[in-house]
Amino acid sequence: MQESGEDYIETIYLLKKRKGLVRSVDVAQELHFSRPSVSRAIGILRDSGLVLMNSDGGLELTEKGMLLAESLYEKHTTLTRFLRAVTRVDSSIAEKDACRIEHIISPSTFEGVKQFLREHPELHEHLTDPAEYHSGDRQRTHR
Amino acid sequence: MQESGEDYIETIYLLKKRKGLVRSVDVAQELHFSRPSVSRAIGILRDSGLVLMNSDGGLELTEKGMLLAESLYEKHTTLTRFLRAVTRVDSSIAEKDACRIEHIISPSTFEGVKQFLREHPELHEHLTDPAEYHSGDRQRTHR
DNA sequence: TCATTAAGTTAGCAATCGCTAACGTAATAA
DNA sequence: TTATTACGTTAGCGATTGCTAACTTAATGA
Repeated sequence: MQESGEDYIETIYLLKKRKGLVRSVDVAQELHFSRPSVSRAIGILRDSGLVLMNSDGGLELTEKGMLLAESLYEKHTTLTRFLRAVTRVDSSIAEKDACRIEHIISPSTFEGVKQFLREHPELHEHLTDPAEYHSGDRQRTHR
Repeated sequence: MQESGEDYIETIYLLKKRKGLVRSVDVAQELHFSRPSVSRAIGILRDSGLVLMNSDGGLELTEKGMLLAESLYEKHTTLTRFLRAVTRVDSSIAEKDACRIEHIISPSTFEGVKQFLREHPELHEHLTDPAEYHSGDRQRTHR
């Protein structure tokens, strides 16, 4: 499983949460990728047993895909909170960094991060809600 | 500049610090890459004005390459200290994670990390020295 | 009905970055 | 002196992952 695959899985999970029906074209818009790029990626994820596409083009995560997505989502939100708590950077920046780190952090380091947040609630309990996913992309006009 | 290029630059800097004369073959051994892979990479770094190779095969960082290497090295050591301080993971794990994160962390988040370490000396002043670079690779027999 | 649009797919290109095979050259050793 | 070894390089493979062009099919609408 490559990082790019994880991004696709996470995006499907996120859009599902946000709007319900998720098609390839929605993923393409969210990630600023072309439809063919998404089409191929979905094919690979389907072959890996992570995603299903039903007759109307709607994408569904399999149980395996859902487990992966939930784990990625937890990493994403936790790391965003952690970075904001520790570094006081803007939500959008913390979000962007978390989005990269979530793919490479080791399990034990991530456990340590969670433990740290539990032990230091004073560092983050007053923070406002994190930025929405990919909000930094909104102004972009092309890619 | 890609992540892989940064790894080469950092490795040259590190080996220079450790042994003095650095040739392509030393870089290959350190990174567990083949000699041709290193040869090509050095060619690219040379074209980018970051590295020079003198007649005996010795590699030198240009001023530009040295500045980049120093910035990467600072990120590497700082992030390793930070991860150890915050998560209490082994040096080798912190090192490995730092080695990935150093390529992707945003400048402002890194500034925040440094600020955090300054403000919380109690979290890390008692830690033992970090693991040596790439020490986790030592047991590996092939790649 | 017929044209347009939307969405997915196929085919094929390009960049990155690892690899092996094989070559040239210089130093080392028998 | 000749064979071996070390090291750099060239040529070319293959996976990943983005892209555009162009096709199919289904829905929309004049």
